[in-house]
Amino acid sequence: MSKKPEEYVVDAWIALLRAKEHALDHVEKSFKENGLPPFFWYDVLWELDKAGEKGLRPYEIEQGMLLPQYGLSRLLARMDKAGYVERTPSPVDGRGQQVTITEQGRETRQNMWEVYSKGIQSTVGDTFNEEECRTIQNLLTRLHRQKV
Amino acid sequence: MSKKPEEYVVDAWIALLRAKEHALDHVEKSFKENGLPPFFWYDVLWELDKAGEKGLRPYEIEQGMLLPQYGLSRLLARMDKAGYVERTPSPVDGRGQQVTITEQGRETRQNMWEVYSKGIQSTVGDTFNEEECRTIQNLLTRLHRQKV
DNA sequence: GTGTAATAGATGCGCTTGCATGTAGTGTCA
DNA sequence: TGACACTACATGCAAGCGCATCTATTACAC
Repeated sequence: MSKKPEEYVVDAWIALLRAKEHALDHVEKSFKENGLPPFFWYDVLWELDKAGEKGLRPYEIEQGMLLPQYGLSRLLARMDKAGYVERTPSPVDGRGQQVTITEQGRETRQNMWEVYSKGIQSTVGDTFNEEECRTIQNLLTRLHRQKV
Repeated sequence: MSKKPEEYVVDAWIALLRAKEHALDHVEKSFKENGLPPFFWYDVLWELDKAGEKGLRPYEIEQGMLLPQYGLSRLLARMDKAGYVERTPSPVDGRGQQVTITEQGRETRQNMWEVYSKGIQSTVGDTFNEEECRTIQNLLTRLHRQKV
């Protein structure tokens, strides 16, 4: 493994990079235009929304999220300040805290989804048919299923 | 257009995001481990290397690059400081400058490519066969060919 | 228990970024 | 040639980030 890549490999790589940049830029811009918080906030709010009243510990949110520990720590501080989440000391672990979403946080996530889903539809949805979507998903999922 | 996305659309979107993050993180990490500059530098060095002795104007580099004007301006300043590029006043436009790659810049680009190509191979190349690569390229290229 | 290692999370520092704006040179139209 | 818009690039400021490190607590070994 790890010989020099063939040209078609590089082409696929470039297509992947550009596609994601392009699509994500579009969504980020939409968020901004609508006065909504940046992209990463959505994922956190969504995790917390799913978790419900009991909330989550920061280290639980961190799993599967592509943020380093200190990044999440500061993100939560900002979200707290914005009134979207609440942080209370964990009852079971003196080092930790429970993070729960607030009503305002839930509303904001909903607002973000309105914009986000439009972005997904106008990029991916309006470009590919169902079969193509499934092909993309099947293929690309292989990339992050493995340890590289 | 722009109705709510179907589930398979969202799945494809998520796969796209994660795949790119995952693969790019891997490459960025490799650069760092090898004491090389970050990812974006590669693209700029590559453009300049291709351009040869006559170099490029910053606004020419900016085209097709996913950096804002001020981002490129400061990136070039850093690359200049690092000794990878030279900036001289443009002979034909008093407002502008010509940017050329230095020998050291060329070497660094080469070193980056050694690492970069291994990353591409070990993510995309070792995961997909030729047909799959072409499928990915054909599909994803549609995403940024269009105005969204 | 006591000492040591590991874990949860926060934070100081320096660098990078985004946003808005600044500066200087060019083009254009009368 | 002079006024005015436009383009090329730089930059001050505030916010964000990576890196290393810190504090507080828990877990584990003996």
